[in-house]
Amino acid sequence: MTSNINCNTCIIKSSAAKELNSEQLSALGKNCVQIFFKKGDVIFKEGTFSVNITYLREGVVKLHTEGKSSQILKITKGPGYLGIPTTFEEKINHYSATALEDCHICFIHTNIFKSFIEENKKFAYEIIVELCNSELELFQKCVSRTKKNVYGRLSHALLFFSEKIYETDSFNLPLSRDELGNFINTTRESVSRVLAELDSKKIIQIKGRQLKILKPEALKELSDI
Amino acid sequence: MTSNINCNTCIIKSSAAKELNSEQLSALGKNCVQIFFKKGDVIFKEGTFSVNITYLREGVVKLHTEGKSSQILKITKGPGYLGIPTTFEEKINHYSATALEDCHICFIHTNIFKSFIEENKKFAYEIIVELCNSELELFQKCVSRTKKNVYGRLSHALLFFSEKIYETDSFNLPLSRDELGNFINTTRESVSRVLAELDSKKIIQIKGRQLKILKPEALKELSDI
DNA sequence: ATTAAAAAATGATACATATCACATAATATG
DNA sequence: CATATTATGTGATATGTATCATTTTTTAAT
Repeated sequence: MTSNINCNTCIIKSSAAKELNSEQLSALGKNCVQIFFKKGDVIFKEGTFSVNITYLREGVVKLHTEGKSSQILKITKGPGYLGIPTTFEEKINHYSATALEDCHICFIHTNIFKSFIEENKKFAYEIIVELCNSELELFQKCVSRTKKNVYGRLSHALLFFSEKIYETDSFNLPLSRDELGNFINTTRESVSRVLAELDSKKIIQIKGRQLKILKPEALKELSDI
Repeated sequence: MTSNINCNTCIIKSSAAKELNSEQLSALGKNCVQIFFKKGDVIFKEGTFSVNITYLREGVVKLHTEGKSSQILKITKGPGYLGIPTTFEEKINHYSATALEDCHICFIHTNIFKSFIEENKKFAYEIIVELCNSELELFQKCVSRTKKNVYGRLSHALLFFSEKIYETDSFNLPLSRDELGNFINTTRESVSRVLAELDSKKIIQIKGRQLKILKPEALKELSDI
C-alpha cells in the first residue's frame, strides 16, 4: 500500500522535520512515499542498494545482520529515522530492517534529505543530535552486553520492551525465543530456561509470547548486577 | 603546554574543517587551544562537564568508561574528533579519554563549532558523515565482539593495531595485558595465555609489549572464525 | 644495587552457558 | 482432520573462559 502524502499536515514529524518551512515540507511530500509494512515484513535488506532515507513514522522495527550468525543490532519504535548511517553516504545497506509490529514508513529521496541539510541549519543540527544520541546508546549497549550475565541481559531486555517500546507491563513479546537469544547474545535454550525460572519465582508471568511483568524492581535488580 | 594556533595554516585539518573559509578558520583559531598530552595522560574524564569539542590532531587515544567495570569503548588515531556525541548536546561526559601515545589535541569552543554547523553546510555535512561512519564501525564491533571467541577477538585486536593504528607489523602494544583484556572483553590471564600460545605457534613474536606479527594471514583466519 | 611494587605467566579448579538430545506443544498445510 | 513443520521446554553433558593461587619477571623507588 503506497500513498503520496502531505507532509505539511503530518502530525508525526521527526524533530528535524519540525524545523522545515512549509515550502520545504511540500517539497518533502513530493519526494517521499509512505508505505505500510505488516509485522514480519522486510523493510530493507543487508547487501541491497540503499537509495532512500527511511523514516519510521509508526511501528516497531529491528535492525539486524543476515546470515547464520545473524544478530539483532537494535530495536526501535517510531517516530525516528531508520539507519541513517547505512543509507547516507553508503551505497549498500550494511544491515537489514524488519517490522516487528505493523509499520508506517516514509521513504525519502536521499537527495532532498541532503538538500535540507544544506538549506536548513536547524534541520542539520537535529540530525546531528539524533546521530549523537544513537551513538551514545550504542556505547551503553556495548558495555551492558558484555558486563552482564544472561539473567541480567534478559531482565534488561524485558524492561526495555516494557518501558521503551510498549509502555505497559503486560504485552506480547515481538520476538521468538530464538530471536530473543539473538538480541541478548545467548541461545534459544538459555532464554527458555531463564524465562521459566523468572516465571517460577513470580517475577514475571509468561505464556508463549504473552508476558506480564509482576515485579519490575526485581528485574531491575537482576539487570544491574 | 598550551599554544594558540593558526588554523589557516594547519596542515592536519579534519575533513569538516577543510570546508571552512579563511575567515572561519581565523575565528576557529581564536576559539581553540592546542594542548600536548603525554602518553597516559587523561584528556577528559567521565562525569565531568563537557565544555569543548576535542579534536585529536595527532596521537592515539582510548575512550573508556571508569570504575571497576571499566571498559575500553574505542581506540582511535588522529586526525579525528574525539567523542562528539558526549560533548555536543550532553552536559556531562559519558566516558573518559586517555592518551595511549603522545597527543596533540585542540579544544574547540562548543559554540563556535555549533555556529559552523549553522553557517557552513559542507561543514555540517562532513560532521554527519563522520558520525555515520562511527556508528557503522560500532555496529561492526558489537557483532564481532559477541560472535568471536577469545582467540578471534585477540587476533582481531592485534591486526587492528598493526593495520589501523601503527601501520607496521612490528610495534609496541599501547596496552597492558589487563587493558588488552578490557578492550576485547576477557581477563588478563586469558590474554597472557593466548599471546603465549600464538607466540609458541610462531604466529607472532611477543616480548613484554614488543610485538611482531609473523603470520598476519594466520591471525586473519583466527579472527574470521 | 637493593628492595619494594606492579605486571605478567602459568597451573589448578570452578562455573556459567553452549551444545546435544529428545520430548512436547503450537502452528501451518494439504 | 490428519500430518507435517516449526517453535519451545528441559535434562544431561561438554567446553570455553573466569577465577583463584602461586611463581616469575619487569619496572620503579630508595
